[in-house]
Amino acid sequence: MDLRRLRYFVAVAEARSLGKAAERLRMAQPPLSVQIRKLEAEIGAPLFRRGTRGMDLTEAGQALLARASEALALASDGAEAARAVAAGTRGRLSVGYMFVLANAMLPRLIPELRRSAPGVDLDFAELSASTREARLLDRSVTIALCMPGIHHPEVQVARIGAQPLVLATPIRSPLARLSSVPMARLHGRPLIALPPPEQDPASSAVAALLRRHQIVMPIAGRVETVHSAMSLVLAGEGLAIVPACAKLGAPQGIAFRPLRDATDSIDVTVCWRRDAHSPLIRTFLKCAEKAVARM
Amino acid sequence: MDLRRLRYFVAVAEARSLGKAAERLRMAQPPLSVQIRKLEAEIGAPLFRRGTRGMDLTEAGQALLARASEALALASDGAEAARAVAAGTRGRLSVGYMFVLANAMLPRLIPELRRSAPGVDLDFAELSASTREARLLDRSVTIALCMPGIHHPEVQVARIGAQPLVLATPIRSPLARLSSVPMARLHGRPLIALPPPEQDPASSAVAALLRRHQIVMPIAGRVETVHSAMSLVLAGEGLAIVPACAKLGAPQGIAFRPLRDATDSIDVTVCWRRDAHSPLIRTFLKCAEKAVARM
DNA sequence: TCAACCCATACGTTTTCGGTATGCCAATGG
DNA sequence: CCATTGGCATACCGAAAACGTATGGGTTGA
Repeated sequence: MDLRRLRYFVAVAEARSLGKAAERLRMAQPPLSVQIRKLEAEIGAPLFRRGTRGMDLTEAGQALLARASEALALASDGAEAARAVAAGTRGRLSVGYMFVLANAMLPRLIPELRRSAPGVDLDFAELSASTREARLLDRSVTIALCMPGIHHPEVQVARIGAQPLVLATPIRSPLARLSSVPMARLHGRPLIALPPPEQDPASSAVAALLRRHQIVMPIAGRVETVHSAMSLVLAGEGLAIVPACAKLGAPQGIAFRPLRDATDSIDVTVCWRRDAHSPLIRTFLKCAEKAVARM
Repeated sequence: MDLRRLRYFVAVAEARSLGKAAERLRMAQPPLSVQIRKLEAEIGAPLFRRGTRGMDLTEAGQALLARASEALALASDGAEAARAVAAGTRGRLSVGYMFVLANAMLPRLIPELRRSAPGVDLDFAELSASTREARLLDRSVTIALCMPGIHHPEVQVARIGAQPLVLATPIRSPLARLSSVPMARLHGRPLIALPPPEQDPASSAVAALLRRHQIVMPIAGRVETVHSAMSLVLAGEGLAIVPACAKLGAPQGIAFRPLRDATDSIDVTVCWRRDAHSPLIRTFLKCAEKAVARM
């Protein structure tokens, strides 16, 4: 059963004539006649009644016609779909992001994506650092938005920007009076920390910063997300050192101040499985870069 | 876009290996490799990721796979359906019958048809003689069950049996006392008649019978169906001359008596358009003959 | 009766397909 | 470290299928 034969068959059925169909198919009439007869031989029954005024479908032909045109449509639709997926204009993209980035990035990123890849099903999920890694590896998310990234041989990391580390302090604290806070002023003050580096690599940037300036801050609490850290800072439990984008969406009553003498920043990255590299990821990267540039 | 290529594609996608798929397709591996590459060239994008351990679908390949296997299924289903229709084991059969035949034939005919052609959609409609002819010609019914038939160049008529003409009389009439009624006894008595011959050829058989025996019966009423005639006979409006099968389903209070010296009968026929002759009609004919034989 | 129309058949040419032989690459194992 | 193995790709050849041209036969309508 050849798709070309079916195409010929449908053309003849619609034209109700070999000659007309041959013209539409840009071929001569005799080979078309032969192909139709071969199809009939394959089916084992006549599909047309040959009259003196053309060809007319038999009941068997009508039964075939319905399926054949559907099959043709499916085949060309399949080709089109494959092309669209390959071009990155169709498909599904499941993104795991971290909460801090949500307010700063998503309002820019999502419209950008819808414009660049209109046929793509988008699926965003806020996930913790360890969950992002696990879901990326088991392929239940295609892309992870991270700070600073996922270390794994199967995972590719692309840096799309960086966020300076800033101090989050209650607005009534004396530190909030300063336009920027010298590192020395942090010594001995309680710190609200994220999970240790092996669980969340973001905290290693903070640890490195403190170590370099020989500042010791006792851990006053560990939280999963920057958002939770904000709550504890607001409650006066301690200070937090967070990426600047945490400003957006932070509760009232918290001040963010740059750290004087410290230009440390933390990378914003897009991570994906190396073996799932697709044009769609390219598209995503471009959109994400644009979104970060305006943060 | 060739169906063979799609078949190969699906096989490779399922086997996740050219070699395995080639074995299942009973062909050598190199030509299969060539066909897959040609398909990829046609689509314009790679459908597989070639690894050291076999072939893995890309996203584009997955998009194609779903449609391709559907298209394959549709094509082979279409061929199967066409074969079934040609063999008369599938299709639709719309039958227009006359009311008198319903009680005698349908209880035999329908089960017989369901047994002989299980995949066929049956559609029965009780239609008057003129409607049967019109619906047959405009193809809204496939078959008409008639007594005695439809005269038309496009219509083919097959006689499947005959019904003797009998007299229908009120059971309290003196005629009902006789085991058979001499024709002469009908002279001058009122007759409940069907529409004239140009509208319903059944009545011409009755007219011929009377003419041959030089019997004159005044028309006491004209009705569309034998069933209606029975009502008028019961009401004492007159007598009717009807096919013997009218006995079944006739109301109580009517006696049916053979006509002595008259062996006239009326043909039971199956009628269909010549250009719609199909194996299904053959099947129908066989079933109808069986059903009539047992009437 | 002739012309026009439409489908079928015949035959030669070209395209495409499948098989065999072989090459390349990576992973594996001694 | 080299050899072997497994898997896909390439090259070439013979076979099959499809297409085009030429032509035949039947029916319709002027």
